[in-house]
Amino acid sequence: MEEIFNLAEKQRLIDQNHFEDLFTTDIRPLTKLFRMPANSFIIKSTSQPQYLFYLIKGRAKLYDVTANGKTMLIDFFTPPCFIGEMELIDPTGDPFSVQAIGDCLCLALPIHRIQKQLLVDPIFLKHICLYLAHKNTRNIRVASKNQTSTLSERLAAFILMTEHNGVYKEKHTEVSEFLGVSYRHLLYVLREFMDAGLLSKQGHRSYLIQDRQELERIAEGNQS
Amino acid sequence: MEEIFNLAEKQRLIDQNHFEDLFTTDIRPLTKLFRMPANSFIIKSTSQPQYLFYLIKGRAKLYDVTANGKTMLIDFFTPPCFIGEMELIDPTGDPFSVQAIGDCLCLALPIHRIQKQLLVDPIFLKHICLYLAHKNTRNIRVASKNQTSTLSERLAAFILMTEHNGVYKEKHTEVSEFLGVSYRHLLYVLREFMDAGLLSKQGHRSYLIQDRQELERIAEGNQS
DNA sequence: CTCCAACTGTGAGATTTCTCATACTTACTG
DNA sequence: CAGTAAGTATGAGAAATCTCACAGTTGGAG
Repeated sequence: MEEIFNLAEKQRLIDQNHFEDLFTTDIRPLTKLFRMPANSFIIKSTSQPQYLFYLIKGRAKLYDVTANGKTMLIDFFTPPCFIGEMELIDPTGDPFSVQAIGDCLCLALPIHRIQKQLLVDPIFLKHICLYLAHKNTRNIRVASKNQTSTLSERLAAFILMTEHNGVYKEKHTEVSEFLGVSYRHLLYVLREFMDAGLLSKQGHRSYLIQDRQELERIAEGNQS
Repeated sequence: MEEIFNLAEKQRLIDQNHFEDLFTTDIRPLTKLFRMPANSFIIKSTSQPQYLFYLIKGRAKLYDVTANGKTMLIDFFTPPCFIGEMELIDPTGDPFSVQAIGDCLCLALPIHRIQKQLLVDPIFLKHICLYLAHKNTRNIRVASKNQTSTLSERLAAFILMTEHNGVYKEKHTEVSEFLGVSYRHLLYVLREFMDAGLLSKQGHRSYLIQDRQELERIAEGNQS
């Protein structure tokens, strides 16, 4: 994680992402700009973060590490969004881990300097409430879908969600973690889709969608 | 759902639960007191709630109804806690269903009257943020435990969580819904616990814990 | 007191998912 | 360019979980 001291660039990014609109007071003087290299940790579950981040470029992923050491991919972050707001609001809880997927850019506010002020800022708090409520809704929907449906349904939905121009090319290792199934089983179902003519392999690690309509039907839960 | 017009009683409950402390302004004049009979719906997923509720007595459960009609028990509410705060903050989203388990008492504020005011009340917003953050953390932990561990682990943990004086007597139907497994499978694992000498049946629908230490070990993930 | 809906309980067979073992390929590091 | 870690790929057998079918029990509602 490396700070970028280009003031003009920082100001441009603040404006472009309407960062100021999230606060009552002027936070520009305290705002820093960071670049996180791919795969680096923005927040480590082992220590309280020093900053409240606002992701403006790149993707990141949220992990939970369960008591028995198993790691579990919980969610993806897509800009623009806060990172570390839970830790700001409740510094007593254990933080989660957030890892950059590709290179990321973040605006950042030093927690120790602005915590008191932000916790009484109604505009900021309202944004955080909305953000948390949405996140919560998403989590609940995803969790209940995970429990009530089989991998075929979830995978079909996931493929449709992440595909670009009819091409699906996510990393199997990440996907199996995210969908909470073993790598083996993911491959098995992917093979089923290919046998059923829904997908075809294209080159080494990308798949071509052959029957979008059927994929959609499966994702809806109308298992053939 | 039936309003209770006993002013003295209402005031007593407001004081006892420190309801006023959650707001900057005096909300007593607008506060109503409701009694919900067991099994009635406090919030129905089909229509926006009219009130922001604060549960002060009784237990309630949160359901999600998935697109394909499957129903899924997400969480339990224990007093004191807000109900309907997500719908207050984001009236555009689909509401969830909340059903009273036993008879419940709720303080309630009419949303159409206080929404604007509450959304700029820093004290209220801060409480909601904290509440949402905690809820979120809980949901994530539960969801990731659900995915990474087998029913034995989750059931062992659930038994220890809900037991009183060494006796476990939750309804199997509710539990299987909550843990997201079929009724059949729950019974199957329960039988395994009995065969392994961890539980014994006591009367018609209650179980006696025989080996708490082993249950704890299993709950931690140290599957024998 | 009777009846009915909801809950408890069990068997059998099918489906989903996991673990482990084993190769091959790719991408990066020195 | 060799070496290595990570990702891809597949088989086989086991474990977890589901569906369906069927019966007995219980706790109210009338």
